Amino acid sequence: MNSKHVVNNQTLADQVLTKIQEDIVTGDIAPGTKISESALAAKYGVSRGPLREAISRLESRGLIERAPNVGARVVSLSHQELIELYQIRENLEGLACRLAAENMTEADIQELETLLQKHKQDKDFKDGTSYYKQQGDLDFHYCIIHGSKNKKLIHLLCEELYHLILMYRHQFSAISTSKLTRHPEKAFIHHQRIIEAIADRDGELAEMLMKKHIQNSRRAVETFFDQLTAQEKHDDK
Amino acid sequence: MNSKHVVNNQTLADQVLTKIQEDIVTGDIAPGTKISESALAAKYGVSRGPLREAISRLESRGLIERAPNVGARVVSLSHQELIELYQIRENLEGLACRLAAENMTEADIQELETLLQKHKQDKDFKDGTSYYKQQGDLDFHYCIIHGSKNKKLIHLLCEELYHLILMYRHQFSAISTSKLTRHPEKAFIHHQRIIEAIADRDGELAEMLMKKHIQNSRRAVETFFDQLTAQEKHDDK
DNA sequence: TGTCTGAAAATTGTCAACAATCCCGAATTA
DNA sequence: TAATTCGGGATTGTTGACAATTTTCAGACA
Repeated sequence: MNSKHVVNNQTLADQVLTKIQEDIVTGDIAPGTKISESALAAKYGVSRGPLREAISRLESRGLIERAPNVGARVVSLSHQELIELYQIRENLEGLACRLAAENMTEADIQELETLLQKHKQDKDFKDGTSYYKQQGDLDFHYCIIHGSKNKKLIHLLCEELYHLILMYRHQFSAISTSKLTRHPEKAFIHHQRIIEAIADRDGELAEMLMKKHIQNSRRAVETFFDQLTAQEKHDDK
Repeated sequence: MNSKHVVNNQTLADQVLTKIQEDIVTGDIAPGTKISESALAAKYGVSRGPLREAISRLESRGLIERAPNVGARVVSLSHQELIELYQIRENLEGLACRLAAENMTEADIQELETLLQKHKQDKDFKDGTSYYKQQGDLDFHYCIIHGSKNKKLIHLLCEELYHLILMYRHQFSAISTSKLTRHPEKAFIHHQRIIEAIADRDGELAEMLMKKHIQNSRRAVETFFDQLTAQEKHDDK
């Protein structure tokens, strides 16, 4: 008669899914870790049924890989695979941006501009590499993706690819936060240009700007990897 | 000691997944149908456990929609949603095609050309609208997608979007096979041009050609829908 | 020493019963 | 009559036990 008034109309599987996902994305459960059903079930206080369902959905989001009769492990993307992920994002978010230019309402665009203003202020004091910068970046992309009004596209980007990217950001931010966001002011200007294109209803330009914007991120990741492997080579000898 | 030598190393959930998926894609279970777990479990001779897992995976493939505590239904895409699906395909397969031009081995390309030759012959006798034409088209796209060597992209297109498209093809082929593939010879020429671009390692061109090729399909679907709604309007009065 | 075999242990897959929730229709009331 | 409440039935969510499979590890053998 007390604790249950914070009613969870969600199912148990949903709740445990959220928790495990968080643990994976934040790196609390490291990439490559074997997922033991009974262990996790005990840890989160549910039986194996809901847990298996959660695992199943995590698999569909690309955070976990499963082999029949063998078990599940947290994915550990290779460098190559992260690059491949970025390639997909480039195209898909490019498309989303073009559609956003076509389909966003004036109110939507207004909201987007407000968002950017808020980021500008955040940026003014917390200049540079902070967590807020990343979160702001995500908000921006998130907003445009939803502006496309293409339900399947929204689902693909926000549900199926988003978490993987997030996991990777966490993983690398542990190593080196600054190297991946070397030009935050540049990204900000990109965002501004993109909004302008959307406001002008210039879908073609908006698409291209978004593609280039993400291409930049990809390049940053690529050079980061290059340095990393060079470093390793140096360490070896 | 007899029947089990055709061993199924697959899990029960896998088998039932395959069957249900087939039934959905072929329209044997109509779009919008409510999925009753106990009914289906009885139908396929398994308990609700594996069946729920199968449903879960069908959900992740976009063939089924599920609401907590309420149940699952087979999706019934609106016209708009099918168009949205085509938009995504345009971009993603365009990307796949560019990557294929960059990453396919000579042997891969050879195989692709052989495939096209086979289709040419099939086409010679079974000219036009037949099922083989559609299957051939799918094989062609399938082959190029795999040629991209981008695992995530392959998964997205072949596992998550493919079945939806297939379901839709079946649905409309029941109504009108011919209207959607009005220019089979045109499609064949497109395929030829695409292979040439890939063989030339011209990724940019290959991407554009593939995009235009799928754009054609989308346009055909769009005009088909327009005719359909015009027809309905006519029927109403 | 290294490899192979096979049984025990651990893990995943499947099942049937139980609990919680939703849906639908009858009875009640305004 | 229309709206509302309240059960009963049906459906989904959850659980713990059991079956099937994989993994581990000790011992035999070359």
